[in-house]
Amino acid sequence: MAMPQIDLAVFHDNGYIRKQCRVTNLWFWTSDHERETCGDTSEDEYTFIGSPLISGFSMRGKELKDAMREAFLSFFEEREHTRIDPYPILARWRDDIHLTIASIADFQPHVTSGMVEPPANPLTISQPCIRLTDVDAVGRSGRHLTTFEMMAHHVFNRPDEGRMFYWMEECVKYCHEMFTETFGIDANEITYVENPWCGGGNAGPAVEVIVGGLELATLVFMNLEEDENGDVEIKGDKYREMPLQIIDTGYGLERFCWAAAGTPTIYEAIYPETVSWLKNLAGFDGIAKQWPELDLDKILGEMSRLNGIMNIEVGVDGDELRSTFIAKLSKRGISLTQQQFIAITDPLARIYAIPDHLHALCNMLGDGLVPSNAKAGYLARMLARRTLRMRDELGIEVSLAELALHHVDVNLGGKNMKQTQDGIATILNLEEEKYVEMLRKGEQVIKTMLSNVDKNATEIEDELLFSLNDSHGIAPEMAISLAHRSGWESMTLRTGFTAELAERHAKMAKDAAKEVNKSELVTGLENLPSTNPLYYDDVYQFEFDASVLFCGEVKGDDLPDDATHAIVLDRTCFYPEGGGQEGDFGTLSTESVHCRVLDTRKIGEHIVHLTDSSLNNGDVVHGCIDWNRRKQLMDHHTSVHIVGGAARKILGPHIYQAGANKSVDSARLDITHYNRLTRNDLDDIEKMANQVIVQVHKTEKTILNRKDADRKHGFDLYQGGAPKGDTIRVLRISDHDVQACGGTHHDELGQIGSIRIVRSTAVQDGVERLQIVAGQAALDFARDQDGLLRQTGDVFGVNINDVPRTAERFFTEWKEQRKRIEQLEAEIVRLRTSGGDDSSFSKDGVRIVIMESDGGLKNMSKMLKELTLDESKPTLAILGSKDGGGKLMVATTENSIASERYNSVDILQSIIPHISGGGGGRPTFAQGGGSNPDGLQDSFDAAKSLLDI
RNA sequence: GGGCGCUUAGCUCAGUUGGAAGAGCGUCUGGUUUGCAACCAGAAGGCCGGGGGUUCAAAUCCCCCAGUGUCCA
Repeated sequence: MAMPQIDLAVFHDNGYIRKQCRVTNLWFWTSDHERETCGDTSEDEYTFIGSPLISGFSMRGKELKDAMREAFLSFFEEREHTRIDPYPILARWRDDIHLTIASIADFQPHVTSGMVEPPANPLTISQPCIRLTDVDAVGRSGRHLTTFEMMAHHVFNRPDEGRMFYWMEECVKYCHEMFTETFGIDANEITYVENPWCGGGNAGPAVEVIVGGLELATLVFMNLEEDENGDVEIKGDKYREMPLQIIDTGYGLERFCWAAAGTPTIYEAIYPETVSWLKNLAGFDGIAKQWPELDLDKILGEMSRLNGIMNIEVGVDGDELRSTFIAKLSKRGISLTQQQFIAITDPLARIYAIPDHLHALCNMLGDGLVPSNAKAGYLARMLARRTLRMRDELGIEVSLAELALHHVDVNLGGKNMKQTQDGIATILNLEEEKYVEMLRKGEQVIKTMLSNVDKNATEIEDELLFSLNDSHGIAPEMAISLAHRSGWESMTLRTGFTAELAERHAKMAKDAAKEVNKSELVTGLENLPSTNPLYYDDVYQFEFDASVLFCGEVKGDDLPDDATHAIVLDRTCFYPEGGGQEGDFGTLSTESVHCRVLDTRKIGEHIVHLTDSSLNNGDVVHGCIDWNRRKQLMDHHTSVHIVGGAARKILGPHIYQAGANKSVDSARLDITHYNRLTRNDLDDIEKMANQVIVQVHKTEKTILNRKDADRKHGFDLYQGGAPKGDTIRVLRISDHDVQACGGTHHDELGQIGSIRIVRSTAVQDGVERLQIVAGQAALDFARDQDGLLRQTGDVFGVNINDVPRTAERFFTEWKEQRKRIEQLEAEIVRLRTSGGDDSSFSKDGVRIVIMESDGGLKNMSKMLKELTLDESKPTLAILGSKDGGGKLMVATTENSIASERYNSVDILQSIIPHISGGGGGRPTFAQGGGSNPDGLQDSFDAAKSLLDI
């Protein structure tokens, strides 16, 4: 069965009829009985350019967005929807995406799966979103954005529980009413296109709402989930109905603004100040003045209308697109050369893209993101670098930080941001420094790479371009312009190269996507009741009685050495590995059996004890955990929270936990920060952490339902990662730190004793790893350090206070003496080579020296240099040593009769067999070694007879 | 998380097929010059990131580790 057709009373009541689109074959509803296309095709031009379709909104920019958003939200508020504040742009509550890409993303996965109640039902929201997939088209297409607000009304129906708020009929009715009444859109301009939606394992019927050739909204009726045995088939996959039926709508706020403004591009509707500011800075008016005969306004107007039907997407060939564009313009009576077209559109595309990129960037940084070379931080860096590149190409001399602060002021004024403006400026100044450094290095790399290439060459080898882009961050166009600057002026970029680069990346990503399935540790737990965890009720309880519900053999490579069985009890004190805290060890005993628990894990709702022997189902066991271990793990875990809070207070609001681990020996906490930490920073954090231990007596542990937790504490709660269930355990350490955490924590901070931050390392750019020891581990650490220092003092024979000074003295003396030895060796060389013994012969004006020497090749080569460097004394020198299996070196004075007469390599190779070796070199310098030092004299004799002396 | 690159003098970097560790800037000394990021001559300054391996021989080839950069997800 395919998706049934959508036939609603609201259509008929408003005089709509159902037709099939001549171009796309999709079915659509329209009140214009003459209409043959659905509105969103390559034949439907934008009708609103220069003649707005939405009336009553004469303002522009932020003011327009604010008014439009308010009109939308209050429309639904008046119709019994609850207005919800937007979620952060960084999707901290999810572990599958970095950025919020749609309003429904706020409620995935747990609300949409039915596990968690929505914050309100039905609700309305305007959610800022970032999508980077079309980043290349931004500015060029006139309509693409990386950042936008998705206005929405969402409904979560549960028909099987009798909770049905509304469905398709009412949804479309609201939409139509709002479009025609609130926004005054002519019903003839609105088409409703039936186009089923699917994604992420869900699907449902959907309607696209097209106005004036622009898709203003999508209404999705998500009521299906993927199921092999399902009876509905969409795009090749099978689906079945699901208990939760969701209305997921999306109205593009910026598109509403555009339709209301009727400007040539969407950017002029939402970022008018920035666009005109940048035009000024870039001297854009000067460009158009080159060709007084061109009517720029008319050209831009036609271009925008054309944009609506041109397929400007990622991966479309730029040259081809340009030619088509120029041809189409020419049909409309606008003749433009390729050169003119480029001269106008290239700078414009950049002027349009910059405010868009800044908007996304400021939103990301405002949420506390730190740029990095990996993960979410990389997305910010990429946007920053694109902006910088476009700025440079426009020849604008304003720093990135200034651009961003201007943007915050004009377009984000009043938005409540986590990061301060100073923080944003600091981060972006650092980014700009890194960008400049990258360019400087890139120029160096290009010079080295091209050093063997002719200055008149016209193309850089593909492999070099790939490597420049992937390893050095120099995009192909940038490589060409850097090559021009370095003297290769004829270089051009091969057509289609950029597309090939993208393809290559796509292929690499595909190859890397092969996933390895982790095999299950143990099977057969599905039908057991979930384990009752005792460690939350009393974290200090270390023994308990319970009954065995399951015992099975374990397999896998991720196991403790002696582990043979997995045991599940009805209840336990054993904490399973989770939240970075390692699992408990201990014992499970019956009267007859005594097993060691070697690790504890959590599988679904079951706590699994990994043991070295088996128990029987129904056995009553006495469990006892290794309390020293658990106490130490708790010391570390609670300390990590304290240190994280201290770091945030000292370093700034962008500090976020990027990972953590708590073992017995030490704990580590990864935090996001834009600079390397100094020992001073660490000392400050350590000091504050220890103050907290003294000043805060009790921790506060509460259990909240998810929607209350979100509302009360915000999303910073989820430092430890996205939680899974509806109930959230919250650990609060006074006003110092609040986090959702499933670990075991002290009730009293005094239990920890003390905290030391051992060191910090960089785990990636923008993420610092703090290594922490607390409690007994802190004492052990101090003792170990003392030990090392004492040992060192003993070696030097000095008091430990004198160790640094003594070490320094020894080191400088060692260096001085090493140098002295070298000088003395040189002196010996001079003495030995000055002749006077029986090693020197003279033959036809050439001095021949055959001599045994001490030391290795290094010493010998010095002697050779001394012997053969003087051109007034032509010399053939043969040196040998018994060092390491025997060495031989032969050299002649260059540019002399000695080098004309003798070939060092030939001589070496004819005499070296006596020491069973081989070697080679240049005609004036050869060296080799062997494995028979005793043959050295034979080599010398062979040389003498060869040379006839 | 995956791919690729880099690490050589205080700094910025060359170093070709494995065969005698280099340049520019800076520092120091001397000269010249009474104005500049001036000029000339000379000198000092190197565990070639660390550890293994291959080889007669490794800055150079292979493996591991560390640091750093970059692209993709």
